Amino acid sequence: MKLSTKGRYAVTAMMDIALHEKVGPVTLADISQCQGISLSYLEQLFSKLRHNGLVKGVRGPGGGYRLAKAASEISVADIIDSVDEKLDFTKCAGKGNCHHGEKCITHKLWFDLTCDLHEYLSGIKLDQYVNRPQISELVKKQELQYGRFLNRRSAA
Amino acid sequence: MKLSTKGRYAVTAMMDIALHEKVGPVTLADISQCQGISLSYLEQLFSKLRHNGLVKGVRGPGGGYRLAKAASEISVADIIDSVDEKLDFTKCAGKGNCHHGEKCITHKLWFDLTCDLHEYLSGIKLDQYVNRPQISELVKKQELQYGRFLNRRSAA
DNA sequence: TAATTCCTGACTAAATTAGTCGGGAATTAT
DNA sequence: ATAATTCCCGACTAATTTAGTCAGGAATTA
Repeated sequence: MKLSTKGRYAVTAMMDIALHEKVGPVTLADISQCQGISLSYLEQLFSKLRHNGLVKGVRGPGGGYRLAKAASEISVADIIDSVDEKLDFTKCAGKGNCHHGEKCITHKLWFDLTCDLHEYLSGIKLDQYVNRPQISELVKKQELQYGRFLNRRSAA
Repeated sequence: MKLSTKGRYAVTAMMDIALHEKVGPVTLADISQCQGISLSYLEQLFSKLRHNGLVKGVRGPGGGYRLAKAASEISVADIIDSVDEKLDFTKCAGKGNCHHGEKCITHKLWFDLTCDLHEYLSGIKLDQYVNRPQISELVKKQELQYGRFLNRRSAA
């Protein structure tokens, strides 16, 4: 597994969308500007998130991305899996043929680690962090700072 | 954080040394051949492991590397920290200034994750995996396979 | 019809990982 | 002493991955 800024970007963007679920779809342009992530790079990541059934794209003016399921059903593991390919520490993809057809001396260690971490990250859902009291203040500041959603059609 | 083959190499090599602690120092040449890791690359990794106080080098014929402390006191976190630089998911190295001086909306998530994972990996010590009954058979096979330690001076 | 936004693929640049090379220094065995 | 062995060190290269760019097309709304 790898957990680089790629995974962080993806989780951050997903969180951003989850935080504005009630307002409507969030555009990648907004996320790009607000979070300081290249738009085209975001598009690549969202292509994967979309194909993995985590977000839905809405085209046209007023469009953007929204979550494809409830924030309580999207885990950090889902997101990282989607963009970082896989969350596996073993050399053999769990098959146990890592050392000339047999298990290498560290197979069990990586296998256990993979299971435990996956279970752990699967347990962290977006809504746990979205529904924190401390976060709404941060979000408001950011919106003012970037003038987000000023020309939204009706909602909010 | 990153967990690539680099960290896996390091942990595998450390495990190899731990498994042969009673026999004596293990040479990097042996590890290289047996585990299929480039010798020079191993030297780079062991330079870091040595500077982090995890192994001690013994020069000259019959030399090699041995653990600098008991296998029960060396955790997977120690090893990965040593070669992979750091095990930190936050963008801001924990400082909380990730979004224009303030905490970004995902700060807490990464911070919590870093703490939990570090705690988890710190809890896994080398000896837990060294002292497994299943492993001794694997080790014997590998030694036969590669003719390891055939011309050791006295020990064993 | 024009603006907006997602959507796609191919390309480039930067960073990291993995591996190579050449040489040295300490130790042991002869 | 000398030679063999092994750690030790730094600079270099190659491969892979990450991050970002670019150009265009498709769906939707105003």
